[in-house]
Amino acid sequence: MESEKQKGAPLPTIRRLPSYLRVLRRMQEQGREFISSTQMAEELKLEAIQIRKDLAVTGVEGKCRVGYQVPDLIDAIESFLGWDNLTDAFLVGAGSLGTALIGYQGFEHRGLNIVAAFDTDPYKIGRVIHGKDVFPLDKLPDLARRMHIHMAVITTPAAAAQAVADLLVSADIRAIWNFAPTKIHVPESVVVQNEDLSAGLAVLSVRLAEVLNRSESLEQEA
Amino acid sequence: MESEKQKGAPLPTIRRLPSYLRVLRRMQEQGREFISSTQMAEELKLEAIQIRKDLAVTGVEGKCRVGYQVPDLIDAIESFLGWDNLTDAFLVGAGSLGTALIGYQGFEHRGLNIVAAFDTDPYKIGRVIHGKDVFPLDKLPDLARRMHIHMAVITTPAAAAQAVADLLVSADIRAIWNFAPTKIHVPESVVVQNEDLSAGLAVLSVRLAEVLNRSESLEQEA
DNA sequence: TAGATTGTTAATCGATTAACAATC
DNA sequence: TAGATTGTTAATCGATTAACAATC
Repeated sequence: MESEKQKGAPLPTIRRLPSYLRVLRRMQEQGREFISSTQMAEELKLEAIQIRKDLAVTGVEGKCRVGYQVPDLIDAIESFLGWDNLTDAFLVGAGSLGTALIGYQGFEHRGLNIVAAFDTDPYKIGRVIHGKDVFPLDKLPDLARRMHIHMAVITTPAAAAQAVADLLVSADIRAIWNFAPTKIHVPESVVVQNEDLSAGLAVLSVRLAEVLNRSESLEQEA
Repeated sequence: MESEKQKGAPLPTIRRLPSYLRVLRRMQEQGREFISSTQMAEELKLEAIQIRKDLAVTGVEGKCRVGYQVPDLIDAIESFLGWDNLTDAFLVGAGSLGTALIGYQGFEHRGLNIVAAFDTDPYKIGRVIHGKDVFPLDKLPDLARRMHIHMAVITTPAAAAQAVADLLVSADIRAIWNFAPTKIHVPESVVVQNEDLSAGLAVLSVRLAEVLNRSESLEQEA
């Protein structure tokens, strides 16, 4: 079954699929009909064999000598990710990051539709951000049920995140995309994706120190 | 030597260190002197043994029966990540995401100091965002050299990112934190950290489909 | 002492990479 | 056909986890 296949897909594979989708969409705009794993590998600085392995989870088969049919592959990846249908979502925390995410056009092509924002700040409540209303947080459970929303984005400060998560769980939200810099605890039936920006910054910091050290020692040698 | 140790640290370990730091700082605020790997594991829903392995890269040693000394560990992680000194950085692309990052207070505790922003949009140039000037992009190379900046954040649209990266490389920038949803190509001597938000969204989408399927089949059984 | 904890060494697990047959 | 490409099967690599001795 398809659902089993999806469940079995390695996490790193799932994380790479959106980058394949970006390349494919660019190819489609250019009117390209086929693309090989070799060409995608070049573009993304990955190994061709890794791309073929990844694409295998979608079920599409490439053609020898020509590669994969671009529109087929786009459809297959979108369907695998569930991005062929928009999922409505609420956003909690209408600060600067929340505002940025509400305004991000790209989510339309990534299956996400932020329909409203919530905050506790009286100054923000009632405002309209990028066309979306900001409601008081305590209206969320009622609205979530009436609008059949089961996805939410948290862009609050860390201190507020757990209480917000609890409220979301009580409102039958099933998936939380958490940008607050803290780990939130939820029941097993709810999925959380923690987006920890400082993890990436940590990697960058360590690698910058490495290249700076390297060029310093080169200077000393010279 | 320390630099060798850092080079050898596994990437997943480096990515987890900031979350340890957050827990430790909260402990310090509460006046806690020691914390064990077991306690941190509970907090972060990780395995204690993994935390001990991770912390080993910083060189700190825990004490049997009590765990790690909180202030020591904070210092060690900060120093390992190079977060004990602020690195000045430029930000390119003063859109909504750029604005959010400029305003994010947390970078002060993560070794990053965004000192100025750059854009090509005449409407944005000359404005001040969260206290930081927005300069025309073509002034960047000159300013980077005069201010000895070697880190930059890209928050432009995908279409502009590669040209911006080329400009940054020509301005002797050595580390790039790229939020534009595209892979940028730079020489080996420059490090790039791509922050691909859609990767996280992909994982969330697939896992949401799984839990929804699961609850559906439970309903059918009932 | 007993028991909680650390840190090392070894085993397991999972992802990436390599080798290669099959295909057009 | 020759050659480029896919996709399978096996090997390698690296990270996580388990087992356990050492410590206080």
